[in-house]
Amino acid sequence: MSEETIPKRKRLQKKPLRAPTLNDVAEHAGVSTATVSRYHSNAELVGEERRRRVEASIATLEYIPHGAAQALASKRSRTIGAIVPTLDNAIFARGIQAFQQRLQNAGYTLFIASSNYSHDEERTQAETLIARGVDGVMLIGLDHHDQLFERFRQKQLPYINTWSFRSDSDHPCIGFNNFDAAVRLTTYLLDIGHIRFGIIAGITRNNDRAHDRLQ
DNA sequence: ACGACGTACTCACCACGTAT
DNA sequence: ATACGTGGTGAGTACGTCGT
Repeated sequence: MSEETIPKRKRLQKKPLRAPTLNDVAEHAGVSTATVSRYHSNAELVGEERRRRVEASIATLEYIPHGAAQALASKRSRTIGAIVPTLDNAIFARGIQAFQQRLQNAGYTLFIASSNYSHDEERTQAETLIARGVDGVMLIGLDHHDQLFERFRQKQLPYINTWSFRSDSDHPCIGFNNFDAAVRLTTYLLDIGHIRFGIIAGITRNNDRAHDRLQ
């Protein structure tokens, strides 16, 4: 029977060569799946003899843990979402780079999305990140739609506002006070004798950073 | 009592089989 | 054709067992 004449359902039943699983490693090493799992999360919890056997089996089978299965079982994806206003502004690049480095060191992967300075787009991107099962979300600035925060609360999803800081903010935030920074800058210019100012400001709609500096 | 280890269950989703 | 139930997927983990 040629490939074309095999009914579709039959063809789907043909199993492809699959990658080695945790079960294969356990079987090969002569230990339980729990022992292999423990070895992965904290090898010191496994006795030396079994640890060596697991190590050898992993090397022999060239086993790589299945990320989706890990997320399924642990209910943690070890991914963090970041929604930035735009990817077309280098100002966010260094921060994102540093953020991704810290996440990598902690064993997390970063998903980046862009809102184009739109609350609606930001909420859409947040829904996508939630659907992807991210373990937390980083936002830029303090100015976000209330329903976005409500959604995070519903999903019990940790989030943090960055780039801006207000001690009286209702939401966790880290950054600096743009208003105070602009006051200090202006005061300095006044102190050295300047009296007339022009300002080239960024987008202020849905952007508390630029708005506060302009104020 | 405690460390090492295994069993059984869990998760969300999909393919597939069966009943209507 | 559609709806529904079942089993399989891969790994984490709560809990129980065993040996020292």
